[in-house]
Amino acid sequence: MSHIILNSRDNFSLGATVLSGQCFRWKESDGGYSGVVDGCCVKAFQYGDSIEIHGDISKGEEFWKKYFDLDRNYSAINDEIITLEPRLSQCETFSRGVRILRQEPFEALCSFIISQNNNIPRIRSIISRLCEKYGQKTGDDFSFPTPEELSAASADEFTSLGMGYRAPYLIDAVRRVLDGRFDIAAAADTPTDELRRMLLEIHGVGPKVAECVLLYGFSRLECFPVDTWIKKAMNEIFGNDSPLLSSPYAGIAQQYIFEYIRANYQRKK
DNA sequence: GCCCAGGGTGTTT
DNA sequence: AAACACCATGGG
Repeated sequence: MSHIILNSRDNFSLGATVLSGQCFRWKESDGGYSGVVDGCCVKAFQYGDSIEIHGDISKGEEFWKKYFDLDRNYSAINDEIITLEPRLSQCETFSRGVRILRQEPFEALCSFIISQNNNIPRIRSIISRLCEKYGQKTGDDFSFPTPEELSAASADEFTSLGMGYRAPYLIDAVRRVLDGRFDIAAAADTPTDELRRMLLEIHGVGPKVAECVLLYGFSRLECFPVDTWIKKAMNEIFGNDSPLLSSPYAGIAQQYIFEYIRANYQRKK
């Protein structure tokens, strides 16, 4: 069989999900979307509720269902979000179909260290160069490098990829993963509060980056990263003391808010 | 040419 | 604890 077909539900939108600001390695590609996940280069298409995945599908159906979070009852979660915070009604409607991906933790950690005080097109291009230089060729793209593949890199090499002052931050993260001070394998079973403390020990990882790694790399859906866009939304839409913020699905709402405000915000004169 | 970006660190009040 | 300067780079 040359491809996998997955069934989705609750208005899943493949395009809205992979092009949202939570990941940096997917791009539009003649009617579908191409990307590299866990070293597998694939091209995905959506036809109604069916998702077709072509390319390196060696990881099997379950892996991709989990990656796209296709089994979760998003309709019920959306209802809960609106009940907790009715002012997000428009926002939820606008962003409906977006899912929180289960990304590879190491890739999420590196990506969001690079993301700080940076814009999304630049983040994408820096990560693309990082993969091309240190990753493995897969299909017509490159895998995200492993910690081992980054182990010999110098800060100067990272700087030459355009990372600027973040280069030594990435060096520290790679070192901590390699020497076990940040144990990714053990992290899956580590409680969120403790995992957050461990992340914050990494140089260049502050509150926002830590929340992103928890949410996108470790599927801790209650985590709520606050970046410049979310701050704008909190000022204009729902304040900073909403009951939503302590919801177990605050992170999902956060993604809706992020997509909505970024698409609709008008800079004031 | 300027403002800003999925912010964090180090220093000064 | 809160305010602030500074950080490297280039997209829009």
